[in-house]
Amino acid sequence: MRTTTDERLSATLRDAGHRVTSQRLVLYRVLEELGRHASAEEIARVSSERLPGLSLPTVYATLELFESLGLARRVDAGGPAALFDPRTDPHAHFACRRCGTVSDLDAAVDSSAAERVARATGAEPDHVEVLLRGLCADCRAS
Amino acid sequence: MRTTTDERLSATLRDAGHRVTSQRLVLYRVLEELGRHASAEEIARVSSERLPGLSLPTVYATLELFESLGLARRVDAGGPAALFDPRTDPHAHFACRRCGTVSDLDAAVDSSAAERVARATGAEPDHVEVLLRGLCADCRAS
DNA sequence: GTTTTTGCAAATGATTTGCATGGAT
DNA sequence: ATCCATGCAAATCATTTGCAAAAAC
Repeated sequence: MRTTTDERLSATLRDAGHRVTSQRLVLYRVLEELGRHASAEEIARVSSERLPGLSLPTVYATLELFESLGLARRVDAGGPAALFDPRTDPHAHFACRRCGTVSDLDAAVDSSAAERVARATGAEPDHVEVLLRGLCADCRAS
Repeated sequence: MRTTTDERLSATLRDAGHRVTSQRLVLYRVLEELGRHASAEEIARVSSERLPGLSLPTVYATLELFESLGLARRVDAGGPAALFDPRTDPHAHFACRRCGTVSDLDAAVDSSAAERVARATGAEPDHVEVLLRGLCADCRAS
């Protein structure tokens, strides 16, 4: 539902005092349609087809904005480029040491003990990132 | 025990078919003495005092070697520079969104479900990295 | 009209690479 | 003597920054 998606983003932006721009709408649509983590460069490439002239700095600024609004997560999976994930529900990632591929792991991870320890130091954690590393099926075969 | 540390590294290197060099010995000592995660640049700075002329490319190559030998862990905590951690026992990290400080969290995290899901795909995970993000005590105050 | 956002170009900064020399085996 | 490891310089590449023009409010 393209319209609904646009409206949801518009409302979120306005509520936070930000402006609604075509760049933000397109980037949010692309992120949602991808449905999976992608690098800024990949997101920019797809989005540029719909909005020629879109620049990388804008993509980075917008994705950072989305993260601050809770609309996306930035995931550092060890590769050179960071990934941006439209899934905001807690889930783990698996990154292959050999080929670098990153995949979702739909499994619960109990980090409550770690959160408790963090809070005991006076910190306020708002997010948990769980990353498993190793060899993926394809790389194990070769 | 400096001698013991050196011998442990020497044995590990030889077993894996690598050579024992003064750079590797110094870097391993520094890493152990620090006892906490540090950036390559920081490790290089400290190590250079003991081994003038030590180059950054060597530091990176050596830390990567240590990781492949299971002597250190590379941790991507979101900041621009990766961290290298001499602690190889499982533990979580907390990274402050504001100031970027990374601290250890000594708490157990049960990731067995995620590991099981990963193995079900044919992958072979060998490591789990748990990163909590939020505001540290100092940054919450200001 | 005013303020935010964008695009461009350039800067930054971590990490890697190519290659000749030095060092470990 | 052989081959691996190092240092240097330069390349690479993701990400950020400064600033003038364009767009949203």
